[in-house]
Amino acid sequence: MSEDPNVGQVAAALRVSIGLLLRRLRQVRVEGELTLPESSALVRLDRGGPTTPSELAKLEQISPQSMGATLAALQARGLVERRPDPQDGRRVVLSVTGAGRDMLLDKRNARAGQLAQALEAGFTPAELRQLMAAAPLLERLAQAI
Amino acid sequence: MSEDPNVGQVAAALRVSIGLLLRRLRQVRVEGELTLPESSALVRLDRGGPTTPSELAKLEQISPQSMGATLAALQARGLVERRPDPQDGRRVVLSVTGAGRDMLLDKRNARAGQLAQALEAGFTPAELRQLMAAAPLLERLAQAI
DNA sequence: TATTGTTATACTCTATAACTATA
DNA sequence: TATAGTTATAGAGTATAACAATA
Repeated sequence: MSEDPNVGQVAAALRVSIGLLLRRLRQVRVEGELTLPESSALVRLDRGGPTTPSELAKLEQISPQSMGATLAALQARGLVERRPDPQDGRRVVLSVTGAGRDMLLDKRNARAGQLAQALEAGFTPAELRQLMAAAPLLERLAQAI
Repeated sequence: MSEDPNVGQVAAALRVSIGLLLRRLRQVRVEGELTLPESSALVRLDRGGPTTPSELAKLEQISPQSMGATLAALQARGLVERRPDPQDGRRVVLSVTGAGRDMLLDKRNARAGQLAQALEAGFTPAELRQLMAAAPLLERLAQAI
């Protein structure tokens, strides 16, 4: 009767397409550029302002240990800096350095720009609207799992 | 009128939602279910019919060696079978077994999946149609990057 | 010589467990 | 006892390099 897709079909289709897209995004990694998790953490730190490793880990939905590794890499490249919280000796407060902010600008042009280029070249406005409408649904789905 | 989303917005939105969703899909690993690459390969093999490991690797945009590992896991679970190509002794032809098809088609199996469960619980039929429509677009995007 | 597939090895990203320091 | 962070280790998923078999 109705053409409502059954949830199994939708789930299967999404798994295939999401896997493909993520792999491509990771493969685009270039010498000297940030990795995907590094970029993600740096962007979030820049947007949200100084915060702690644990807080960043929660936002990115990964373990504090994993976030620690990512942050160590960012610090080693001088893109973030750490200082102890004066109120609480257990805490460390992270902030983006000037170099980090510069890198972010390059970064957006490099990766997001590449995605944007592919979208512009190969998709109609109607298709772009479809993708735009799907994005928040995907995000909601990620939080519902 | 011009509500056409600009490509930069779409790119940014997709990147965030895809990253989050992928992480959740990998984190929530359920006993007995397929991993993401396994599921992706099996779905594709079922859709496209019998083919070779190299061809599957190309479609999934990963190396033949990586696809080999995934296929070995699927074969070990009896979900795909391999036979030599009679015309070309170098080639191996893969096909989905009955068990593999059951895994893909069985509604109870599909419903038991983490993704499908979340879809069923939290999304309207209209939203499911939106997600279903977005899947091939995401796939095309992955190939266009 | 080129192609298909396999084996060996390593890197990235993530996890869990166990630890230290501070609250 | 609870929390923030670190260190150690492991596993999944991917890559490249080197190889064997076949064309």
